[in-house]
Amino acid sequence: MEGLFDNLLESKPVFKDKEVLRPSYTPSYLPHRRDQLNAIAIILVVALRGETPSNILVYGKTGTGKTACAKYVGRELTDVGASRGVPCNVAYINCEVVDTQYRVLAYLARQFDKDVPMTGWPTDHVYSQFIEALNAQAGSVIIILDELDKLVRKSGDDVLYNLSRINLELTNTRVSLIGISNDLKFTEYLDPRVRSSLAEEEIIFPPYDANQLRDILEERARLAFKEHALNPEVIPLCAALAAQEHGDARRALDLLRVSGEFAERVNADSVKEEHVRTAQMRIELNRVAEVVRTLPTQAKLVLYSIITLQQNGARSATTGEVNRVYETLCRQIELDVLTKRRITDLIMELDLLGIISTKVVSKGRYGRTKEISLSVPLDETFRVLLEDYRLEALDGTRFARRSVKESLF
DNA sequence: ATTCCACAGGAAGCGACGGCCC
DNA sequence: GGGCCGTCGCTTCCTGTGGAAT
Repeated sequence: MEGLFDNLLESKPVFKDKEVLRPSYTPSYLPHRRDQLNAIAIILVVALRGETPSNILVYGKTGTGKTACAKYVGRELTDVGASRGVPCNVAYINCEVVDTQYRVLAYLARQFDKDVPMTGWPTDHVYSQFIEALNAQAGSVIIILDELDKLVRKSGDDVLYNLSRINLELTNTRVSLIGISNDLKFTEYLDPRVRSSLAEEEIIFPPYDANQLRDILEERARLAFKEHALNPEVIPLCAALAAQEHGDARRALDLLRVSGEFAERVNADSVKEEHVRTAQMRIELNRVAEVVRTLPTQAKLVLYSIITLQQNGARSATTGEVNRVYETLCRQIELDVLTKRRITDLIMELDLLGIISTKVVSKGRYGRTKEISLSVPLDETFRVLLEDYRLEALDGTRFARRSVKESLF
């Protein structure tokens, strides 16, 4: 019987091991990062001699290898420590997800086998549980705080203050911190004492240029693809496209992987330029669609309002205009009307997600406002918005183009 | 030089919720 | 079940401000 999967299985795969191209994979060789790796290693090596390593702050844009390097050095340290009888524990926290003092402490305590609930305990209780867990350990503990700027922006620097003084309460163990941040300026928001303690050492990760990206891709492609599965122009193209996006290696690897998936899907025996082009387009579109789809209803309606104004021909809208359209639409579908202040925040969130871009401008006598413009494809986004049943009703009442103002006010 | 618009965006706090402890 | 605690989405109240108009 001709099975559903038979055809698909018969196609000649271009991949040898696709996992190598995923962001979760930590490579065993990191091209163009020898200086940074050495710098971190030199600081951490004292842990093996029973001393406390300095705290480190690592800066660099997304996809410059910060996380990979930190994890890599951490793993090496743990291994070498184990073989020399000096235990070194490394805890990794992504502060984008774990973004409050309570959650950080709870997460850490859990790493050391304490049972801590999601919420419910007073924070200082979680703190003392963590101390207790640490005192049961020996040797060094390295805590990697990834996306640290997100945590600080949201919850302030209390966590860092407590963590940076934690050694005072420990008897057997020594704790060192590695903070990782995209944002060079985030230490400005820190208490000076916290800043000086946290940034005893600073390491900068510059973005990769196209040539360096090519080396990285070639390195991984060797593991990921079968021989001759890549046309010669593919890697340079991926590298060049990603270099335009401020040298983001993650994007480059993603692009290469999706290109391969496309080639496989159309049963090509090798990856070609056209597959890369398709992949590039598809990645961006998928990203946007996914983000928009998972927006809360109110945020969707704000975005809908911005799009409505843009459909009307406005190059950019102001906060006030968006607000007025939003309120009208809101009443139309009987949604609770949120305050202007809240809308300001929702607009900011859309900006942060890269769906719109905003700029504060002063119109002198006529006030100060934000110019808001859509930075994603209008029609695609609009379609995704209409998938929401609560917004669906608005489609019928599509305002006559060119006359939104009159039909609304 | 001063005024003043139309907002930006900080601070505080509220109420609901989920979840702890006793 | 009652008293707390942390978190989230939101409101209320507020101070701050760039620059055209006066």
